[in-house]
Amino acid sequence: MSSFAPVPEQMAVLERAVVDFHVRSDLEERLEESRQSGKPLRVKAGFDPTRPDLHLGHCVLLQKLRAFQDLGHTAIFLIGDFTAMVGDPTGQNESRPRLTRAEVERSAESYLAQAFKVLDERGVELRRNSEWLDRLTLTDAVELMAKSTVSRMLERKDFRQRFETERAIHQHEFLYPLLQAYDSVALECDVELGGTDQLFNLVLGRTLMHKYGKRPQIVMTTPILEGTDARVENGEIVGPKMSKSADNTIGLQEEPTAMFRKAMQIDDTVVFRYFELLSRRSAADVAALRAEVQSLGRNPMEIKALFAREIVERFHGGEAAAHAVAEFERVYAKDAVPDDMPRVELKPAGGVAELAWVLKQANLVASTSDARRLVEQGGVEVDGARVTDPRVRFHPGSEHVVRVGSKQRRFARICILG
RNA sequence: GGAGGGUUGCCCGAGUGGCCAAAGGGAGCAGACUGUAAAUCUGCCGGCUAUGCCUUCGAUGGUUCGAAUCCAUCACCCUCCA
Repeated sequence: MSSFAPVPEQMAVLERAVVDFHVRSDLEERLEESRQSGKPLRVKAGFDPTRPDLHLGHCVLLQKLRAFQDLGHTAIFLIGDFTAMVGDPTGQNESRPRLTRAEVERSAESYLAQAFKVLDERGVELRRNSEWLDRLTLTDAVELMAKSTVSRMLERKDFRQRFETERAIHQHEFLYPLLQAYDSVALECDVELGGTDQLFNLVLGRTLMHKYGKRPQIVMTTPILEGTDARVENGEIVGPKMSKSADNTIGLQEEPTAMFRKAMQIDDTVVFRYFELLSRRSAADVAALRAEVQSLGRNPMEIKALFAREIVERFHGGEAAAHAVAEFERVYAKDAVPDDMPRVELKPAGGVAELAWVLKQANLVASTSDARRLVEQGGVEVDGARVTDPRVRFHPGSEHVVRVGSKQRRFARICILG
């Protein structure tokens, strides 16, 4: 039963937006074996539920997992509910705060719904590493730790740097890579996917599997997506990776209009990186688009719009995407008022409603002081006209459309009750 | 266990008795410009229905007319020695 595509075909799909295989020939060999035996490969990707939202950065990896699914293999979506409590030290220059089980649980729930926007829910093997890690005894842990060395750990750049600059490395942090590697032992994975920054942890999985008498997994690393604030300097993309803490994400469950807007605000050049890692267009297609901008002088804005639309469509459907495009046109290009804005009813004490106070009440600004500043700097419009006095008053019974800022452009319809 | 160094606003970092809501930089925000992006210039960047008031410099208590600055205790972090 050869329901699997020929290996070269499978490889062609799997190679896209992948940095490296360890080891490529092993993967080909194993794909061939699975083709012969009709047994799908077990492909694992782990996610620590440390924050409640997944974003496009996670999507790069999820897509790859999905690609395996589409080729007929088994995707293992591993929720690192135990390891999240340990805290992945990867790329950190200081110890991470460890999370409580309750915090982890909360995030884990919302992860699933989001991940299934990319994965095919039917074929997914959903696992949590607390299943086996909770049961490890101290004896097991000692045995596990005996299988690696401190010098090996210090090969890792982040650990080495911390060691050399005399910053703290807590003992449990050494445990993290071991536990992640142990997941692979427990799950008997054929392949593990991870971002390039995970290389050490992933490869340690190979080592550990070998020591536990299992067949070492193949490791595949995917590129790390830069955040929406990334820029290009001297032809290089610079900027932190997409992460919630850097506040430079496009979340998978964000509103269509917000998603579209954020995509449009990506740097002109950086958007090609997004295309390469996230678009369903072929590599040739993307290259052609790039050429159009570079040599034919096509407005990069149009290219960005293509990307923005594709993404919104994927997560919200065609209709929502069309609406998001139209709204963006109206609100940004034509400077109109959006058709869906929150309506806020206020009843001021003593009937006096000053603008700054109103903005605060309507949640359009962080504080009244913030409101005053924005107004004084000309960042606020009432009914289409700029107002620069934060103390102007609204009369009871009146209704106004208020706009704050230009980049984010927050709107609200304000009703002053009498 | 012994010795030393540290904890300042979103981050980095100056400040050793009043002129400190606290220099400087970064990030961020607003305006001009524009294409939505970038670059540039300008301004802002604790809170408060606000010409005033309130809360901030790890925590608590004290000295003083007056404390981020001095003293005491506590907490946390780092280093060296063992």
